[in-house]
Amino acid sequence: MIRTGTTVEQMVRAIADMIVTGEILPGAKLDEVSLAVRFDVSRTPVREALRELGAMGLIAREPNRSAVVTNVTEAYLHSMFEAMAELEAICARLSAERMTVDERRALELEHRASVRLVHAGAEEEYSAHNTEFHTRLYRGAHNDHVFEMVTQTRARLAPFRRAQFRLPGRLAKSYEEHGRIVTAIMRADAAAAGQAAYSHVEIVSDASAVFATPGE
Amino acid sequence: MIRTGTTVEQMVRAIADMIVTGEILPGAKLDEVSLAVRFDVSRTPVREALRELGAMGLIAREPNRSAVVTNVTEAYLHSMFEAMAELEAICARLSAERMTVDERRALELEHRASVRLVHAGAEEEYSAHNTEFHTRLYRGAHNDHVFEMVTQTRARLAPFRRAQFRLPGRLAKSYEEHGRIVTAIMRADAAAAGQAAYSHVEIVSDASAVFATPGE
DNA sequence: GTATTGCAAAGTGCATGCAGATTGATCGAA
DNA sequence: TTCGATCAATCTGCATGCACTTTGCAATAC
Repeated sequence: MIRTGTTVEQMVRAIADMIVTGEILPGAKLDEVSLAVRFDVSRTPVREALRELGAMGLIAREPNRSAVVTNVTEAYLHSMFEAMAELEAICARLSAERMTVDERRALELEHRASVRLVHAGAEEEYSAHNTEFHTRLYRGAHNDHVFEMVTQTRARLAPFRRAQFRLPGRLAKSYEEHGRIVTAIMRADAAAAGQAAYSHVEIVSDASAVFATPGE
Repeated sequence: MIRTGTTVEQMVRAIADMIVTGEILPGAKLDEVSLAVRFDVSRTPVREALRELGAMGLIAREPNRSAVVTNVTEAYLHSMFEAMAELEAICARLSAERMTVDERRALELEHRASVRLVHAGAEEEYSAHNTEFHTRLYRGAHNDHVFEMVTQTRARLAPFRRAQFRLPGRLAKSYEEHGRIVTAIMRADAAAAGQAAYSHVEIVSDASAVFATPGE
């Protein structure tokens, strides 16, 4: 747990982490007193943290009701995956145009190094690499607002694609798709990079569809 | 002032409105006690409202400091306009593909009717029409998450393009650009609609550049 | 047996109060 | 005159308490 910032900020990070990592499942109730006890604070900072998490879209709040970890409808989940694909495509396009030489090199190295994880079938480690890889794309776009949007969207999607690399053959496929994106970026081919990134997310979307909850 | 929801929600709307409409200017301090007095509530709901506004990006908060109406740097403002152009392009593309017959007809009618405002030079009214026009595009994309992102981004940009229609000839130009978007959508030409929407926002961005504040 | 009403337990919404941080002014020294 | 320190006023961060709302259960009526 990061020790910077105010109590509320720490709680926001902690709770967001628990949601994103699946420690708390979608649909779970978050009542204020329990959280207050758990974090050893009063209800006031808890309420502020919940308000912020609500604004982030990670939990849903209604008047006089406990906060509930967002359990998006299938339709909304689909819209998020589609938006994610569009955002990734934007990042890939802009990255192809704007990445510095160092950024390009680092992206390629990161990608090349990951082949080892694919062969080893190291799901956990590959997942970490995958996060890092995509973050490089987001940063490479050199657009702070796009970065914020794509980061937030990814956080909200996280609970729904946890097990994606457990699916057989997904690791190798992911690696191959990353390769296509990297190649396009190295050639500064924005259109190709965008398309590769778009279809990459589309495929992840299909792989995750299993975990969606039925519409309300 | 809308009378639904909790005290906090009403305050969030009220304060957000004041910021977006320019009643409170970027850089202005929002201290909790003044707001509490102004809305005749205690500081607790004020703090929650401020936290939410902070999450929305409309105000900046630092520990033990008063909240400040966001005064984005020129660089960040630029990134928001670029992101806005991308988002509008997405909406236009998807609208061209997905709008129902009724939605297309309504969009065209709305657009056609606005020519009257252009000739009359009715800046205020055209501004309202413009908002409505773009909202139709956002809805027409039939993607709730994209809708949320584009709506939030627009709200954050609002303070910086207030006077856009005051610039000479801007009304007619805007109408013409809208026309290009409408035509493309009526023909279900996604690529053309996207491009038209993208350049439309780009031009608004140029028109607004004057109002940006110098970087920090 | 089922439906409805009443009640109690639990939880949220907000007010108030206190402790700590920040800021600005004033006073003293160089 | 200017720089620095100290202190008071002000404001934020959080704890606590009270009122209202919701909810589950139980008792009673049908």
